[in-house]
Amino acid sequence: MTEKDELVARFSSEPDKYYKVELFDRLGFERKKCSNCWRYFWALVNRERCPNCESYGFIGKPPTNKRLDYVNTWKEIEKFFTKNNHTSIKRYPVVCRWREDLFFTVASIVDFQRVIGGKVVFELPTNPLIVPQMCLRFNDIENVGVSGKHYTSFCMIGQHSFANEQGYWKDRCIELDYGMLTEGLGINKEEITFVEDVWLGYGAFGYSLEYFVRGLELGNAVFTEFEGTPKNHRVMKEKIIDMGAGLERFSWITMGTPTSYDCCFGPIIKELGEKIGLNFDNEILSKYFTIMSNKLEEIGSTKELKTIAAKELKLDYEKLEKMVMPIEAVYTIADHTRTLLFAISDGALPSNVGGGYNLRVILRRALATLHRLGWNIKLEDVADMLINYLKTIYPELEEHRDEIKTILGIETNRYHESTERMKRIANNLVKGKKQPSNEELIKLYESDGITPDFLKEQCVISNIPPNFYAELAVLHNEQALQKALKPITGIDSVEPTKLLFYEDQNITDFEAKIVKIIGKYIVLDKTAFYARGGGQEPDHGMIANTAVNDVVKQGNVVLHEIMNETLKEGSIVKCAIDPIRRGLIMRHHTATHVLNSAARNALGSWVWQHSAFKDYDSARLDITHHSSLTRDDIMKIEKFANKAIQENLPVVIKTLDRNQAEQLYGFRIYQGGYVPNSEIRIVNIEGWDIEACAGTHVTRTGEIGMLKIIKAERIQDGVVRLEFVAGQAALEYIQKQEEQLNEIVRTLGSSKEKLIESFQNTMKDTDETRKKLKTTVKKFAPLIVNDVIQKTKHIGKIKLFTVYEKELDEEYHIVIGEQAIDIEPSLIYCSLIAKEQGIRVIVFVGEGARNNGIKAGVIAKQIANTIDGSGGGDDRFGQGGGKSVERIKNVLLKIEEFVRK
RNA sequence: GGGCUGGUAGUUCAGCGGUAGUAAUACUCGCUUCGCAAGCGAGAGGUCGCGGGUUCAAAUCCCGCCCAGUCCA
Repeated sequence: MTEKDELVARFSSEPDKYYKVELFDRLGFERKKCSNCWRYFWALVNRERCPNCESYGFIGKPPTNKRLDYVNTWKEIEKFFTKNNHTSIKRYPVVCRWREDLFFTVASIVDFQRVIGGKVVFELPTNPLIVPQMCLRFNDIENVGVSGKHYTSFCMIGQHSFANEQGYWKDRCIELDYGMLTEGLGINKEEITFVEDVWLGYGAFGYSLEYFVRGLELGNAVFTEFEGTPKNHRVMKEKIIDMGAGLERFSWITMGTPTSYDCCFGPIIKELGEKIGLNFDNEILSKYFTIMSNKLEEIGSTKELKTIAAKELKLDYEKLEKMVMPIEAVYTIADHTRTLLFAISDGALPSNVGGGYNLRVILRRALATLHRLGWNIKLEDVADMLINYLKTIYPELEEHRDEIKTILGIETNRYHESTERMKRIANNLVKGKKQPSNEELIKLYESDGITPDFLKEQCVISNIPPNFYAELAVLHNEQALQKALKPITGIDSVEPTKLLFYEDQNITDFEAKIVKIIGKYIVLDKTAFYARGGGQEPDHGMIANTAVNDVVKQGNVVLHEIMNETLKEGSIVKCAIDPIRRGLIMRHHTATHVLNSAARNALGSWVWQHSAFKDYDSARLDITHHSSLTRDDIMKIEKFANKAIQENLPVVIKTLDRNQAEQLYGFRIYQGGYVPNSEIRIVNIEGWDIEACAGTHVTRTGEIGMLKIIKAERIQDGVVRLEFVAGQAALEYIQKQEEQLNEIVRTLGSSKEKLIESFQNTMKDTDETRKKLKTTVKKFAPLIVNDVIQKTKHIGKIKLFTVYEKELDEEYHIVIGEQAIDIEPSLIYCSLIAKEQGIRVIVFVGEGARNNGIKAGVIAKQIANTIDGSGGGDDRFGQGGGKSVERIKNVLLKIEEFVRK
């Protein structure tokens, strides 16, 4: 039994305590056990089986008296709950910036979960509430468009309430959900079944009632009562209702269309169909998708189910597949585009790292589908249609319309470039005519993204190796171990250090009591030293005449690292931080905030802080951005940042309740990542930038003085690193640059005004001179060769030319030597060329001489050896070199000797 | 976050210690043609991504950096 099954059994053994709600008694819902599975369920009418063991009964004959499309379904639900005292709140971002364990928001309850000190905490901005929470899930991607009900993004209707005076617990919850189904959607009460279940969430769990209508699970009302794990838990202080229901399913049940896609994308499916020339009102297709929707749970595999469907419809499998594929494609494209819409709108970018990878995968899946079917449709256009439809629920999509389309455009281009590259590589493989080995296939996939399927399509390979993907999975099983920092022990009982800089940033000198000394670390009862954290480097300074070189924080305790160990616990000491260092770091920190907003304004709303680092002499800010920065981008960012500095904006810091801060300023405040406190410190550069931040800051932007970006590099796909300097550091940087420039000007003997011109001239001159030399040598080669032949020494039939060269290089001698042996086949051409370090040897042997058994390579080697070097080559041409310049005379004599032999 | 791959003529690539490739394509000129498409002939085109190191010698081997691509979590 799984942990979950065990828990269901436990709760089900006490139904009165856990599952029986007031409504069941009042209306006469009876508890039954499914004749097919072991589950218990509650219903008004006599049923043998639980709805999980039933197939759908609503397609073509919806059980509701209302027909509601996606948007109108939400409006109806919203109306019902607001009438019943709930506040309808705006959805939270799909990019889950408040939970480090999640890339994306996967359920509505995630909105209200915060992890503080390793414990999950539930917080509701108002109580009770409902939220149309867009959620992203990528685990069922294969079924999207095929199964009739799977999505990569869906809207979870979240109904949440604390069980307190304003809110309610399970009786009221089920009463409301029952009301929503009967009153809101007009479903007959006899149609509704509740199934006993449990839900194990992150750090908390509870029993739940899943509600079904005609076999379709509509929602799950979880009564989160316990925190911890099933083995080790306690009752929560504040129990919370976590009811999540799929809006897509609600709409579907009111419409009874063959798939939920048909009603949930509003007019988009039809519009797309018209563009392509597809007819969706086809009886066979309706029947087919009804089968798919109905039986997937039962059968499990879509392929198997398709075979069954083909049989039932009395159609050839291939023919059916061909008929169905374009329809599936339209559904898939609508789904994938919708997901991208929300993700990009919330600041995520498709890339090859992090959650961005999922986004790139679905984007390329959509593009590949369009390409495979030869449809001339742009994702930007699909996005437009979807935004037009969804903007009544989600007006923020309209706000980001242009940016979404920009990103889709860029990524579409990347995809096309990428596929072209893949084709080129495939073509080269075809030319090579050798079948790539298994290893080569894996390499192709991992480093170029070329799948065996693609290679088969391109006729590079005839079949895909059977265990290809399994072998790949094995390769990736090795998990990298995370290195955890060794914690400092012995501070568990120490009280949190009082942080003076939060009371008054200007405190530099203070007195404090030494609370504890652990090795080289000193703990004070209070401190003005800022410990390393949030990317900000620590303060340096003095504690009782000893230098503090590092300050770290563990939990709420600040540890000062010192060299001197004569200090005593319990004594009062005078402390002082280095105000100059503090000032420099502070400027860099505020400058980081200024720069972050400058980059966002200059580039686009997808820009977020990825990470940051602030030291006294420089700082860096990594931002999320889709491309490398151009010179113009950088200058624009600098201009914006310096404008904010020149405007001397006030920097206002205040501490707010987190919920209040989130509601007031939105999730943009989490630029530096999630803050695990119930109160957060908001740093507001008025009219420019608002972030949650624990660092030290200047009071007005003017104090930064100036900001200069010194480097911008793309450190990974989707992340650009900006290195910059501010204040004094900026001035020093610019002065240093100028010095270098002056040095160049001096070397060129030019002036600053004419620097570029004279540099270009110098470059051009070098280029031309090089070319001139080449042509000159070529032109005069016959004359020179003639001279060479004149100066040869006759040794029998053979002519020997030797030269020790100090002025010209080996390139010259290669040209001359080559021509010389062509004209005079009995020639041996030997040149020793003096280089800066050592000597180079070039030897050519003419055909006649070669016939006498003389080999250029051997001569070259011989010569080189005598000057402590080595060399080689073939019979005609040899080269080598050595270092011992002083043996040169010796060598020249030896050549003759050697040739004579 | 953890890997992998590539950077050589305008482009696509070959070469992988010993003079940069009669490479493909595009380009220039000539020939054939009324013209186009095409063909034939000739020519031009290169700081082998940047910086170090090893070596007599590095596009080639090693290290660092830059740029691009790609897989996995």
